[in-house]
Amino acid sequence: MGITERKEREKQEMRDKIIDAAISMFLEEGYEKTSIRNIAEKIEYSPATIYLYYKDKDELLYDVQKQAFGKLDDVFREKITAADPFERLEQICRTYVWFGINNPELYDLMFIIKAPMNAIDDNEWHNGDQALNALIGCVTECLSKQEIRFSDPRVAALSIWSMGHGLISLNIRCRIKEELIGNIDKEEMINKCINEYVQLIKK
Amino acid sequence: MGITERKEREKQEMRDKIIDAAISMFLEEGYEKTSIRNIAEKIEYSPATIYLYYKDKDELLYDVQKQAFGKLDDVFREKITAADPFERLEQICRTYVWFGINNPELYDLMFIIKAPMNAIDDNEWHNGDQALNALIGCVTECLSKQEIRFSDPRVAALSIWSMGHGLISLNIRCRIKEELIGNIDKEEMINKCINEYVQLIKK
DNA sequence: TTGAAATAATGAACACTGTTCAGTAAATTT
DNA sequence: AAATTTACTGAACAGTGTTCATTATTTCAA
Repeated sequence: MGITERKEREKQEMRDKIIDAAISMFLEEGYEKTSIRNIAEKIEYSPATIYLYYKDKDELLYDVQKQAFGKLDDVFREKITAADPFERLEQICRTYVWFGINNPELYDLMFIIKAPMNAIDDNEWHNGDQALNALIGCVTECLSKQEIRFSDPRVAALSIWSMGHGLISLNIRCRIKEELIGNIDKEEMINKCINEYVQLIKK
Repeated sequence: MGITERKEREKQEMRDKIIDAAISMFLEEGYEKTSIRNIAEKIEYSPATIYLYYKDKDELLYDVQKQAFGKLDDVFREKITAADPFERLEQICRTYVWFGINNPELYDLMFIIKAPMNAIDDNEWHNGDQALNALIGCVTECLSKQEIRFSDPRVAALSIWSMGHGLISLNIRCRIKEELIGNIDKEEMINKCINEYVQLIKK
């Protein structure tokens, strides 16, 4: 039954076509402009066609989010290289924040906007697993070597992540007033915060 | 000229009517359901009328945001009472996170969603000033008494704020997986993070 | 008091959005 | 070649923010 396989393949190709269009739209125009109608127009199909491949917009965005997390994983694989766990933890923090600041639209979809978290129930969201496990594994190692001032790996992981996420998302959403950062630029200020934080958690 | 004053008063009353409707809508239904049309229906006016009092939706939401910050200020005035600066800093952290967790829709408007930050240019956003100054004042005092492990008050303020914001916003946006927090509930986990953080920054 | 000017409010429209569904066109199977 | 399954779409529904010509009301001057 070669036809069934071809059909299957074509179905996947169409899904790829859709999320490729969606992702490039996301990167170029951001979330607001990425509408079903715009995606449909880009791939030269009717809007209704997209609903033959995705149940709704959230399900589609979930796949785009998966791609976004894939990009984060790529960056992590490239930059998180240190053998020493604390050194690696520092690399994780800096790389994570770097990624967020330099990919605001992707970060938005991954961690800030509501969509596509309505599409999935809590225990089936696996998009962030790889990066999260990297962090948890790292802090666990740090703890066993007594290199960080935390008692529990989960508390440590959530705390560190929250710190990074806070810096990124306040910046992306323009909630950091000029007064607060003084004359230096925002990225420099964020780096200072990371520097201080790394010193704080170091044992 | 009593008429001019009455007109002025009536104009303000109408604006109040609009944001009152908007704020109750925000609290009951959240950002998504708070549309110009719904607000108009609630106050029994035409949608177009709202545009006689507000330039656009963002300008309206800016006023709602102002009210939300007012509520935060109220809570701060009630809960931030300690004379000792470090004790007060701890109160600020706990109160801030408590407010965010218990007023997710308001917090959303204040710090997470894009709107209404497009309505205002960077240097004219004064909605968060009071709370921010409370934080900056407090860390400055902590620093002068050498009670926290920071060197710069601005870095300290942004760091502490980011930590709190990270915890709240990751929670509100359902990005914290069950695995990460184990068997305890999320609020307890968040409290543990604050506890550890307070210890971290304590000198 | 009456007519003119200024103010206030609205209905209807525009250009969007996500989504559904009946109907058509194409491919596959019988 | 006919019947059936699959793929696709146009048009519609209900919603969004926003604008504007038109209408109703109020204020002011003669």
